[in-house]
Amino acid sequence: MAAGTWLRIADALKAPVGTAVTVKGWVRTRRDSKAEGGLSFVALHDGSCFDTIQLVITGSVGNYADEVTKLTTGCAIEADGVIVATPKGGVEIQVDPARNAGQGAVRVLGWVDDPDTYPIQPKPHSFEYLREVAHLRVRTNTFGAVARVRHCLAMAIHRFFHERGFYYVHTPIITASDCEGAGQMFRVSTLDVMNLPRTADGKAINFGEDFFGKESHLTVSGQLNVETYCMALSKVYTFGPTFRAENSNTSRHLAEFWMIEPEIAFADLAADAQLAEDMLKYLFTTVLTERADDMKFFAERIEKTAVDRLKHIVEKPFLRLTYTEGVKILEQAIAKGQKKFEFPVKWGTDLQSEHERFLTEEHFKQPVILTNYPKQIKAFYMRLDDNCEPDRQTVSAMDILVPGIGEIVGGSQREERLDRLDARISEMGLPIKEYWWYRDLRRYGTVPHAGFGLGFERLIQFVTGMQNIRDVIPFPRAPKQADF
RNA sequence: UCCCUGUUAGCUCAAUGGUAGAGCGAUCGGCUGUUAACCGAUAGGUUGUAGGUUCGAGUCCUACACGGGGAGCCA
Repeated sequence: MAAGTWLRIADALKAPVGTAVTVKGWVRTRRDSKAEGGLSFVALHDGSCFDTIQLVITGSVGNYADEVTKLTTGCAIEADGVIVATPKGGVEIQVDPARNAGQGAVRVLGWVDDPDTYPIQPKPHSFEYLREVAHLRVRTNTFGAVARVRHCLAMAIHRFFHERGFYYVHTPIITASDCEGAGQMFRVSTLDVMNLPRTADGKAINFGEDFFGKESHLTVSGQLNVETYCMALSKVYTFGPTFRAENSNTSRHLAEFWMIEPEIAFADLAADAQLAEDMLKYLFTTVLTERADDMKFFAERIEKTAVDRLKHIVEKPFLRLTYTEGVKILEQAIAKGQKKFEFPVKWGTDLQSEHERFLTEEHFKQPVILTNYPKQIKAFYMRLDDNCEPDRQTVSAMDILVPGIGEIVGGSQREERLDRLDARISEMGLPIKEYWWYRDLRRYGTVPHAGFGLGFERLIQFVTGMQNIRDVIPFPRAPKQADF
C-alpha cells in the first residue's frame, strides 16, 4: 500500500473508504477496550472543521502499551491509517499495522505535562473559567467554532466589498487629532511618566516634547479619515481595530474591538441603509453555507434559533421606520397599557435599550432600520434633514436594530454643505481649527455621501448566539482585563 | 461608574455558627466497537485577600480584589 498523504481532518472525513492517510492533531478524548488484544478510540481535532475524526488504534501498533494507552486530552499526535466506514454511516481511521501493512502507526509529538491539572478537560466548562485560560480555550469545540465563524465573516466582508468595487483603506491606528468625536481615548506617549515635562508656566504637560510633538491617542473611529479617500475613490471601507477607554462593564462592550466602516460617495441615507442590509444578508448567507457545521453546533448548544433566525432574516426586506414613527409606536403601546417602560418615551430624547428591544423583539420581531433622529442626540457630521418642522430638526442618521443585540449598525448621510457643517461644529462647542482637513473635503468638490459602522464582534455575537462579547474575540481587552 | 449577586478540590457545585462533601476530571484496576461509556479503588482543600464578632466562622460583619446579571456610554 502506498504511503498515506497528510490530510486535514476536514478532508479526511470526506475521503473515500480505503484511502491511506496521515492525520495530525490534538487528542480530545481517549477510550480503551481490551477486545481484540487491545483497542483504543481516540477523537482527534486539528481545527479544520467542527468534527473530530475517530482513530481506532489496535494493540498491534508498536507503541500501543507504552504510549497510545497513555494519551490524554490535549496530547499532540500524528497517525497513519486507512479510512474505513463506521457502523453509523460515517468514516473513521483504522490504525492497525496487522491489517494494513505500513499504514498503522501513532507518533506522539507532544505530551500533556501533568494531565490532572491540564485546564481543558473533556467535560463542559463555564465560559467564565475558559476566559481565564484564553491561550488554551480555542481547543474546545465552542471556541474553535467561534474562531472559524469569525474568520469566515471577516473574509466574507472583504469579498462583499471587493465584488462591489469598494477599496479597502488602511486608516491610522494612532491619531493626533482631537476631532474624532465622543468617547474616552487611550493616550499614546513615550514621555517618562515619572518625570513629565511641563509647559513654561508649569501648569500643563508639555506634549511638544512627546513622540509626535502633540497629544496623541489610539483611534476611536476611522470614519473621518476614510471620508477623505471616499472623496476620490467613491466607494471605500475600513476594517480594523478601534479603541475606547470607556469604563464599560457589559457583555456588549470591549476596550479594543474591530469595526467595519464603509463610505460611499454620490449616495444618500436610503442607499446607505440598503448597503448595510445587503451586506448583512450576504454575510448571513455566507456563514450558513461555509460554516454549516459550526452553525449547527451553535443552534444545538448555544442558541436554539441561531440558524433559523439568520435564514428568516435573509428572506425578507428589513423594516424601515423613522425615529418619529418609532416614538409614536412606543407611545401607543404605553397608552394602550400594552407595555410598561422604566424610562419615559419623549420625542427628542434618545431611545433606551428597553425601547429598542421592544421595537425589534416584540413589536416587529425582525431587524428594524430606524432613521432620521433628532439632531440633538446625534453627531455633528450627520446631514441636517431638509423641510423639518420648527423644533423638530432631524438628521439623516440610521441605526439597525436586531433582536437580542440591539444596535448592530449605526450610520448616516454626512453633512456635505460647509456652512451647515460649520454651524453644527460651533453649536456643539467643538474646536473648529482641528477640523481643517475634514472641512477641506467640503471646500474642494464636495458631494453627497454616506456611511456606517458595523461592530464586528457584535456581528459575531448575533450570528453565533454567544452571549458575552468577550467570548467572540481571541484575547478580550476590557476594564481590568488585558491578560495574554 | 451605579444597582444586584457570586468567589469552597483541576472543573461544576453542596455543607442549620459546631468533624470539609458529591459529581465530573486525573491515577490504578475491571468490563466493553467505544463515542456525555460503565463498575470499583486511590490521591486531591490555609473555603478569593485582609481585618473583625464569637468558646468556636466556609457560614455573621467591614474593606478590598476578581467574576456574573442589569443600567449608563456605545459598536
